[in-house]
Amino acid sequence: MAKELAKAYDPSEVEDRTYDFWIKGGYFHAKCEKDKKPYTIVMPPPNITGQLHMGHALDETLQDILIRYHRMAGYDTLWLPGTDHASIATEAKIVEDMKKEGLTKEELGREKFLERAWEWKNKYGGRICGQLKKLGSSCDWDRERFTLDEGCNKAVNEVFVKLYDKGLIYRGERIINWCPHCLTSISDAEVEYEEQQGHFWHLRYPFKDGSGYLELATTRPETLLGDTAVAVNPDDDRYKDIVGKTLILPIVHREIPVISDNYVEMDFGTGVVKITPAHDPNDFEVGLRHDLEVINVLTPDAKITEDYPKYAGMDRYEARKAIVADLEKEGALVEIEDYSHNVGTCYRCGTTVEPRVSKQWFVKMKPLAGPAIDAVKNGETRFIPRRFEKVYFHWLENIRDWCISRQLWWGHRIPAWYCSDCGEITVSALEPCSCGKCGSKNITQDPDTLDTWFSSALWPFSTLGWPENTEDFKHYYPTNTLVTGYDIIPFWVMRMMFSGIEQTGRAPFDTVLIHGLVRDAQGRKMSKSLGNGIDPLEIIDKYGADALRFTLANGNSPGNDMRFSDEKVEASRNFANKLWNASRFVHMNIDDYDVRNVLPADLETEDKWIISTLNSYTKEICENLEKFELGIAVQKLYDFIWDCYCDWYIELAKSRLQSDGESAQNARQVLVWVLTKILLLLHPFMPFITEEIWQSLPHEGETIMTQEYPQYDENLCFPEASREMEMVMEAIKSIRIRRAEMNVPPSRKAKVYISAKEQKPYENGSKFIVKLASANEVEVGSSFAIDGAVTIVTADAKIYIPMEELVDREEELKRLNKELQNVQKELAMAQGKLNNENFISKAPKPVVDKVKATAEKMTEKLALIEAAMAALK
RNA sequence: GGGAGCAUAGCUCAGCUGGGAGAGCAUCUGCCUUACAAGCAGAGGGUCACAGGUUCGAGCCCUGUUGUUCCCACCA
Repeated sequence: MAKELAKAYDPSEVEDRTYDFWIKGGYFHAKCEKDKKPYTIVMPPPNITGQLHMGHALDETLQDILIRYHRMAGYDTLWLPGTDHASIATEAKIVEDMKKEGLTKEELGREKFLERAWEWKNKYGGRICGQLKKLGSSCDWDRERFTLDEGCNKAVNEVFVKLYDKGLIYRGERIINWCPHCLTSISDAEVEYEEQQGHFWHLRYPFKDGSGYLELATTRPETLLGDTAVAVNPDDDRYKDIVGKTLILPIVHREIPVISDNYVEMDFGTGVVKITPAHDPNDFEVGLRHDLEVINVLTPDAKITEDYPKYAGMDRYEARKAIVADLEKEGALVEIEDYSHNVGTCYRCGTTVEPRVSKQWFVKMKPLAGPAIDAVKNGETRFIPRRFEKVYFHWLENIRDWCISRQLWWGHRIPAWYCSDCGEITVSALEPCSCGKCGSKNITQDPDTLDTWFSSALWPFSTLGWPENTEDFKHYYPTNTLVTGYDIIPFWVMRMMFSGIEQTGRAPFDTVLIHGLVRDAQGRKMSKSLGNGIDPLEIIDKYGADALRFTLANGNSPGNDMRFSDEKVEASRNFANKLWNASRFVHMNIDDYDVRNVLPADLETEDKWIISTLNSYTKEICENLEKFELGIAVQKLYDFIWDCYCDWYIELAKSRLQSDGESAQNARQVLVWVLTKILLLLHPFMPFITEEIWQSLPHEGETIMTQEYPQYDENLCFPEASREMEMVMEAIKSIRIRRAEMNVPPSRKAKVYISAKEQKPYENGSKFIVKLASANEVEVGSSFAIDGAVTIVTADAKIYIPMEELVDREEELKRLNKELQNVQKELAMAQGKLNNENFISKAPKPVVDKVKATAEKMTEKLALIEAAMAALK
């Protein structure tokens, strides 16, 4: 790497080169070192159909920060990457592609279709990984996995068979959510409800005996074709006498009974509900209880079946119109009311889902949910922030059986074979050659595949080689941290939990770090339909990956959404540039000398101050990293680098650097040493720039990635020197403030008199006051009598600057008076507390001491100000 | 209907287990002080949504109210 640093930081020049360097070095590869404590994250696998979006960028950045930190902190660190086959999304994509060529799935056939799908996967599936690399993700690409690869398939079959044998997987005819566009069943979690404007059609069904009508209302008149009963509440006195009577279903003219069921709410509408077991989940349940016929009136693509010739082939909405018109003709329509209600839609394509009765495979959830709840209740796994545990519990406590079969081809095929001779189902991890019961060879495999989430649920252990007891599995499982957004707790987190516990006996991770959504600058969700998505790759091109990562990490607190804006990235880019230029400054001063990257034996006050300050910041940064408060950690780092190192220490060091001798050499060493610590601390957040600079400085080792993360060190505490340095810094700041108030340009130098009880710190610091507070001379003494000077009072000193021509006595008095009032106020407050016996007795000692100290300081300051005012008069 | 989050400077947000409010951006002032104008030195600006309560002390804890966002449920 170049030792000479370019004038301004150019990430595009650095990033790809650095990533290649890391890859070639094999630094991301986990070596399964038994003597080290493992730290493992399995990456939430992005869909192969996906493009990197801001949500990924945030997720990956947080993981990479944790991974890089732990790697430097001495763990055997594994970050396992991979991709998800995303059955519905991918299949839809392939079908769409084929459509352009005028082909359908059925025409092509299963085998050819899968060939195509794999081709597509091989061509585009790696795209997202390339994009992850752009971010600097330090994952172990040697261990990259795919949810549909051979190993995962083996795990899937193993789990399916085990659950089936335990009776936890069963096949049954149930009402499930059906997407008429994707032509497959979907699980409850995959249904999204949205409020839609609709209508309420009030209808009347005549009694068979001609004794009048029963009025009811529906939002879906077309399902009337499948009505097999009308229900009322058993406690409803209005309808007590009609239960058991027979109605004539309008249009269809089928006879249907009036039944009573608790499901019906008496005070909603007329208290009468039409029951369509085939097309409504609640009605289905009612149908089971009353043994009603299930009449399916819709085809898979939601058209009316051939059984109703008049409407056959119409889609559900056309049919609705036609049926309403016919109802009106028959006099069965009473009125149409506007009505807004929630409608379930497919989370992939947005089509309104159709409840549909069909034979599907299910996972029995109750026995699996219990242990998964317990694992979080007993602390084996914790969520950060804790409040998401409630979401998790809520889902598991109210869970219904999971429909896992999908009428798709792209996915793990269900390992079940049906015997056409005896009808037995053979479930087996390996393909059987004959029926398990009768031995017949006439067996055919179930055509369906499994829900994508079935394989994702096994991800934390299938990727480590399970069901084999591999070295990786033994060493890295259970994993440590799962980083993911709160939106997929029900889809994924929950399912990994119960799968991990059921299959391995242990929860798959100890911590679930939940992050929020990245929204646009106006706070809207980024979405394709709004077109407000921001492409992370464009941001990287423009500002660099480090700037993007910094932006995503900075100020982001667990579980909270964040807004993304260019201004924020700009600020991050500026920060990177600041660090770059500080490094250039250091180079300017060390390149012509032989500078070792160690602390010198003799430290000056300012050295001790920066080292001590760095040390306490290091402590806080590490503590926050351990607590997963990455945003706070990076904020502290920012403050230290910009304010402490750049704005103060570099400035303080300048005068020494201009001299020649031991003191200058010591300053160089401290500059390099502190900068190196900064780079190490910052590396997890901004990996590229830190590596680039680190390489250019005196160092040992191949890469910053594997250096030891800085830790708090008791030997680096210099409280006394820090206190003295801060006294001088306060003097400098207050002189600057006064001068700025009076609009004195820096070029106008002035002598500064400092009177103080403790003079030594100011004597030692006078060179800094000269340099940083526009003084040409500093005199320190116990007291001065100077006429017509600007007077400044700090906590420890009184400062005079004779600039008579600029001093307006009136103004000075006014200003001092204002300050006097402030001090009096503060003093009064402190004394108020000290006079409060309750405070003295109940507040902790350090707090009381602090208030006492403040009171003393303020008393002294008050005297100083009064003296200054007297001198002016 | 149930649950959760948020409400802090003009804007975007920090503020971890309660000790008297911070950052970035924006605004204003003065600086090319040879690392950096993507910069430096300063300034202004907040009864921390509202009302109660607990406490010696509350932005932080409790109760309620209002506004806002989200999740779940689904009364046809």
